[in-house]
Amino acid sequence: MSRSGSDLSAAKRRHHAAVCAALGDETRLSLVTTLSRGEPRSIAQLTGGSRMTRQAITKHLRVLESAGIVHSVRSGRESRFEFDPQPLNELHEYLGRVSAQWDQVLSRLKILVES
Amino acid sequence: MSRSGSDLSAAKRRHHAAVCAALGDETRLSLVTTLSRGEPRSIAQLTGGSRMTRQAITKHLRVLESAGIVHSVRSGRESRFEFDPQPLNELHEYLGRVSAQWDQVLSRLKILVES
DNA sequence: CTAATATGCAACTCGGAGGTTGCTCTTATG
DNA sequence: CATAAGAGCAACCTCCGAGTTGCATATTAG
Repeated sequence: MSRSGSDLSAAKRRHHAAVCAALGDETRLSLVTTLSRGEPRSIAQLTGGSRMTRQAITKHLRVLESAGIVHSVRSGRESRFEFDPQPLNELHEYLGRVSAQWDQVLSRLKILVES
Repeated sequence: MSRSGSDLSAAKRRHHAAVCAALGDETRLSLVTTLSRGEPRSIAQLTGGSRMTRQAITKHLRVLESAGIVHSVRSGRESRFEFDPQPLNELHEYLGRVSAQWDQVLSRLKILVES
């Protein structure tokens, strides 16, 4: 066992940071919410309603795909992007753990003050 | 594709994207987990155990502070940083909503398939 | 077949994020 | 007081992210 527990945490932290970084852009977050709300959509469809170029949207979609938040399926001459809930669920769970930890800190502090 | 009420959503989305962007860095996420686990710490304390310069850590802390994830209190010659749970709770709730939305999509799809 | 649609690929610009170094200021500490 | 510790400020550098333009490719429509 050359790996200690902190290495594992560091790996997870790196992963969560990557997912957060992918969500840390308004355009991408907008794409995610759109895709999480319905059926898979093509790049052209996702570009419509945005003032940006199709290439810009494509780049953002590739970033989301690299983070595992989304995946693309080529269908004829268009590639459909579909939402993938796994990474967001993991991040959701992680944030829940952080909140729980902080609540513990607060309760310990409260006990200290009351004693 | 301008939906009604999209301005409100857009503002919230911008906020969530900002919080995510602040968390989208391994160093900052590490700082957040450290601060969410215990008492306020000074910059020098937070720099210890990192291979980075104090100024680098300072910059990261300021980014977290701008996102409202953390706040600093000057105490003597050192400034203590303390965790602030609000933004992470909001993000947690937001991710929960996205997941719920996606589950609805899946259930609708299931009904379609079964009929 | 031909044209229009949908996408991919590559090069380019531009600004800002991440990080460092050097100096100054303030505050404990001896 | 003298000195060390903690922090702020500013300049600087490097590199990557975001966005664009231009062209090439594949697929559907007429």
